[in-house]
This record gives sequence, C-alpha cells and structure tokens, in this order.
Amino acid sequence: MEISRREIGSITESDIEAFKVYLYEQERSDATIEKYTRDVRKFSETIEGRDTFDKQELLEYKRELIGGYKTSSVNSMLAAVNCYLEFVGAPDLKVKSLKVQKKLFLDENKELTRKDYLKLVAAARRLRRPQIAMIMETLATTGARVSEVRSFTVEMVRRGTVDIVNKGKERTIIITNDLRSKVLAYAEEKGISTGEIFVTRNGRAIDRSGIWKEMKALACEAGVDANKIYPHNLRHLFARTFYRLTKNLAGLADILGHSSISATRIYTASPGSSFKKDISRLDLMAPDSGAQSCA
DNA sequence: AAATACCTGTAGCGCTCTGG
DNA sequence: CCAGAGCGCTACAGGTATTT
Repeated sequence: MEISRREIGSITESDIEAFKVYLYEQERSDATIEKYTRDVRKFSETIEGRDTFDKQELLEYKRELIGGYKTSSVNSMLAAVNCYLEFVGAPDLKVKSLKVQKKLFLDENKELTRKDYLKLVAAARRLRRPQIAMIMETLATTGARVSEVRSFTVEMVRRGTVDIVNKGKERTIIITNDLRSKVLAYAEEKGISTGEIFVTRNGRAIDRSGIWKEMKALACEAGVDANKIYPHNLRHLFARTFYRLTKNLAGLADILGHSSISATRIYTASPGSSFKKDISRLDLMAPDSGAQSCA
C-alpha cells in the first residue's frame, strides 16, 4: 500500500507559540489553548530528533496512545494534533478519532441522593465549616458549576441573580429567596459586604480544587460514600430534582446554561421569576440542625 | 453519529499564613 | 521563628457539552 509522502517540518517551540496565537485568534478558551498546546507538545516529543514527519508518524503516534490511554483521552489528544495540522495547512494528514460507545445508564452508586446531600451539609455544620456548607447549598439550589462559585458576589446575590460571563456569552443564575437570605446572612457574619462571597482567608476567591477537597473531607463525618461526593454531583442532583418536579426540560436547559435548546429563552418572557417558584419548591435548603460526632 | 471544544476530577507541590 | 496546616496553582487524564 502506498502511503502519502507529504511531509511536515518538525514542531519547534516557536511553531507552538505561533499555534497558541492562532488558537487565541480563533477565540478558543484558555482551557482549550492550554490543553491543545500541551497535547501538541506531547506529540512533538515523540518525533524528537527528526527534521520532518508524515502520516506514518501520526499513525504510529495514534497506536501508541491507544496502548496507553482510555478512548476518550486518545480522542482529545488527537483532536489537538488535528487542530495543529489544520493550522500548518496540512489537513490531509489528520487522523481519525476512535469511536466511543455511548453510555446507556448512569453509574448508580455515583448518584448522590438528596439524603446524602443533607447529611453532608449537616456534617459540615457540625464540624463548624460554614463556608463549605454554604457552598454546597448554593451549588445544590442553583445547579451552578463548581467553577462558577467564584462569580457569586454580594451585590448579585442581593439582587437575586448571578451573572456568569463567559467570553461574551452571559448566563444568569437564579437565586431563590431562601438561598438569598441565607447567603447574605453568611456574608454578613463573615464581614463581607461587597465583592466575592466565597473567599479563602487571604481574601481571594476560592479555587474549585479547594471546594473539592473540603467536600471529600466530609465523607466520614457524613457517613456517605466518598466516591459520590464531588461538586459536579450537586449539579446533577439539582437537575434531576428539578426535572422530576417540573418535567420542564427546556427550562432546565436554560437554567443550566445549555445553549443547544435556546440560549435566549431565559432573557425573554419570564426571566427567572417563574422558575423561582419552581426552584423554591425543590426544598434543597438544609435545615439548621444539631450536633453529633463522628467515630 | 462523529468530531470538536471545553470543563471537571484529582494529585502533588511549593508557598504562605498562623499558633505556639 | 519554626513547624505544620492551609491554600491555591499546575498538570494531566478523562468526562461532558456543543457543533457539524
């Protein structure tokens, strides 16, 4: 079999820099730029020492990846290299990604129940960790992403909506009255009257990895399997509960910021106030409760 | 349905506070 | 001023969401 002889010059550090600029100009997100450059660098290391490379090297690289990584990782790494090939004007060298079997069922023991969640909040209170308790309640009642917690400011909560700005695209998170008063009380107690609500002792906005660690640390005290304790699961809990109650899929997509249904809906007819009643009925605020200690 | 773009889970490390 | 706890950045793997 005759393989394409088309060759491309090896990838230098300055090529990668130019690639970065290209991605930036394409308005890729910071996370994407970082991942793509990392993955292209990885490929460039495997062809180290050569002046050029062609389809043969790419196919070998793909085989190598398949041997070492999961399918979804292989595909994401190939996507980066393919993007680079597009950039250098060699789209014919792109390699096909692997097929992925669609998951039919959600892993059941990963499902965080309302009960689990309430136990976690109670545990946080018992251990006198009001911040993580408040963050968990905030995530559960808004369905926000963990990285969005940093966007919550006193001003926005006071207003009842939190704006998440993402590269020109804005999304509004609805704060129920229950959550609003509780968060404001929390902020006041902490002496925070303006700006970000969830901050570390240095006054900087809390990082998502910190939230993750705090949540994991509550597993024992709460008596909940640590494997299902992670921030994103609170978003799932919110989504499930909302849908079970309202059967309103379009509305849910809006609240979660899924643009595929209709991103503009939320700004039209009933921006929030109609959801507000529905969300309030979810009853996801944890009751203030007493103390007990962990073994 | 497949490809692409983006985001989260998770571990580790090094810096920085804080209490003694 | 030191030890240890806390913090938060970084990196990588892999999952999720959106576009084609």
